[in-house]
Amino acid sequence: MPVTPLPAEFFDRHVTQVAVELLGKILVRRSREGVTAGRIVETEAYLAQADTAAHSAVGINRKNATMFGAPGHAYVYTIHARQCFNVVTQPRSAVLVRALEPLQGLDLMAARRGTQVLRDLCRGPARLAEALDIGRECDGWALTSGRRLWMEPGAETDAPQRECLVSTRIGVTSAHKLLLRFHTPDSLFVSGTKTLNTKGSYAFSQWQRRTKKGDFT
DNA sequence: AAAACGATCTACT
DNA sequence: GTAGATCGTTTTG
Repeated sequence: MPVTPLPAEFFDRHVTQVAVELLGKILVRRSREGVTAGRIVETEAYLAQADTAAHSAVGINRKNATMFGAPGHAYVYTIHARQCFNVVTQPRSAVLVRALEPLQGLDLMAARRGTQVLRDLCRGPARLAEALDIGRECDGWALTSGRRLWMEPGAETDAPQRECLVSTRIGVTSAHKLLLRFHTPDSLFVSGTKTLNTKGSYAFSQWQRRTKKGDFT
């Protein structure tokens, strides 16, 4: 099968649009050890404007410089001694990939994670980064070359896709009221509590109607 | 030099 | 549900 990564144009759109459309796409990592891949089931958007939780909000520095660059590049940061993977969309904005449904290279993921529990392999941003061996050295990589790290369209399905759900972001301490977390309904591989993912979430169409123009609360 | 701070995770009630 | 671990980076004295 030829590798057909999502092109740069896919990422060169508003960050919330990309965050939603990434649900169902496949994140693939090819390393010396082998190929690992999973279906994206949870994302968060970090805005270029009016979002104090975005790393770009403090201005450019050595760690966050990738966020100020071209769309379609990996932005990897360290927190609590762990790594988290984002993709840059329009400048100063990025999508944090928070959870995957593991699809390929399960044994390799399990070895890297130190657990056999399928649900624990990629549920949470630092967990999926560890499972796919995405480290700080991946920061700034272009995701469009299809060499070591890229995104692919999801498998075609006959079943009509249910719309995604929207909630507040997890773990952020500022701008915590913004509704910028998106997840696939009923997936076992989404992080967060059951309450947040059901009662605490809105239907996408409802959110879209509320979100007239730049108001993401 | 010490303390505080996270876009987190795990283990344990 | 929540306390504690974790560690690189930034802030404070």
